[in-house]
Amino acid sequence: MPDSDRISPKDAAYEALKTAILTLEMQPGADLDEASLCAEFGLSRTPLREVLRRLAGEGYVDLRQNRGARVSEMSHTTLRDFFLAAPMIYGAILRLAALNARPAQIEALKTTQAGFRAALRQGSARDRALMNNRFHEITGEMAGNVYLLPSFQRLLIDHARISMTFYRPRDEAMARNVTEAADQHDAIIAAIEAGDADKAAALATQHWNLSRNQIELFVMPGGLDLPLGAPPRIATA
Amino acid sequence: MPDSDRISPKDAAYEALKTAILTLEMQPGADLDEASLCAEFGLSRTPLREVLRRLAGEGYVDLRQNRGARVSEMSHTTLRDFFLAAPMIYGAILRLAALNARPAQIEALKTTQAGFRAALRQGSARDRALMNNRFHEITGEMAGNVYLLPSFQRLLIDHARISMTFYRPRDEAMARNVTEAADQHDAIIAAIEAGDADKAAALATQHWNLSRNQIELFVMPGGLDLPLGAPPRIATA
DNA sequence: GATTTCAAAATTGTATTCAATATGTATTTT
DNA sequence: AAAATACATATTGAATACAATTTTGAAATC
Repeated sequence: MPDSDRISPKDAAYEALKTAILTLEMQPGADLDEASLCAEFGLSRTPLREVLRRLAGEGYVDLRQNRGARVSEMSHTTLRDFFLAAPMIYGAILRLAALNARPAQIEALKTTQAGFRAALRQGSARDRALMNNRFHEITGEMAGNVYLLPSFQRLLIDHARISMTFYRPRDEAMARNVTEAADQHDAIIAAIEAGDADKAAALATQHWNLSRNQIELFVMPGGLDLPLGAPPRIATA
Repeated sequence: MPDSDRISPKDAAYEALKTAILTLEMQPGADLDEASLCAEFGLSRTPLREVLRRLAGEGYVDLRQNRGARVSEMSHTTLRDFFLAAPMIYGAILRLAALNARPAQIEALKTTQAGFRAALRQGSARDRALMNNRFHEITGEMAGNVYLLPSFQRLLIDHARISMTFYRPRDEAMARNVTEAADQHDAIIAAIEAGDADKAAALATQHWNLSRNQIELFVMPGGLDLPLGAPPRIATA
């Protein structure tokens, strides 16, 4: 095995932080302490700080002057921005993917989709979110437009984080939606393989509408059917 | 004047590199030597490397393992990608700008447009490109969608660099185009001030079509009206 | 004469040290 | 007792020192 294949501790830290953020193991707004991260990944502060700078550039963390780095926030306003931008960007990405996808990339997409299906059957929410993330990442690679990728990858970060909440189906409706998402992935693969750009773009819209529905199910649940409890006794100081 | 207003040598280096790249003073593909940049800006390698990492994240430079940083390349394939993505992204940005622009931002846009007009009358190509860049940056701030901004700012980098190449009027047709671009800016301001999202989006398309025409004039010039010269004598080894 | 090999120099990557800034606590003052 | 201030501690930012990698140039070989 050549040296270049062995991953450096720096890259290891980069990847570990990335997946930890994507899977909500590190929650939005969480403080990142340089010293403890150095100990965890076995490198000194200089390269670790460069990793944090890189993650900041890609939208995973926020840097603050003279203060610690933080996992990038997700507010309710970002959720609105998200669903405004996602269908357009992802529509464009899938359109270009259908036009430019290379055979090897299509194979990679199929493999990832198989992994996604497996994660739906027997994996954790974490596995599903990561597989789904990888699926979309590959479509971005297929499109291969350097100007669209930065926004697309930003969307994928929060898509994965939002997914973590709804790939844990709470009721039957949510479970159905997740299965439908997998079916849409298959349709997307077919459209890309056929080079059908219009079909691919249309599927993008459908896919994000489904995501929005899923979130509405999560934000506005059926309601708990339980009686009100007794009010608490006010403690007297 | 408070300390926070005084810019640090680090920020100074960041800004200087940024404008040098935007104005083609540093050409695409140019090597960036850490040592000489440190000497130039008066800081040590550690903070300078962080600046380079940041610039890399924003698309100004490319980093290569164990090799020097380079000003990000601009190939002919990027030009195609550019005009594919630009109308869509900029259409979305202007649409959102019309919906969300704040009065102070509109004032800033008008001031910048006045500066752009002044640069057209008596400024250098560099001044025009920087003013035009600032104009578009402000529209991005107005839109305020964190998911669209990364791609938009990527587009602005190469828009400025393309402008530096192509907005040096060689003939009357090119000069007319530049004037028309300024007029479009005024129309964009009016649409934003009126909150007319559809109008703003339509103007975005027009604006980028004009840019494409300008480049076509440059790439496919009228042709030189000169006779062919004599063939060279083949040198005998 | 062209190509390969080896070593020296230059350049990048990492660790450590030092300085500056922010935070938390305790003490003082009102 | 509450608030403010000063001090101690912890954490970030920058500079220097050290290690590893790449580039180069010269010598040797084909």
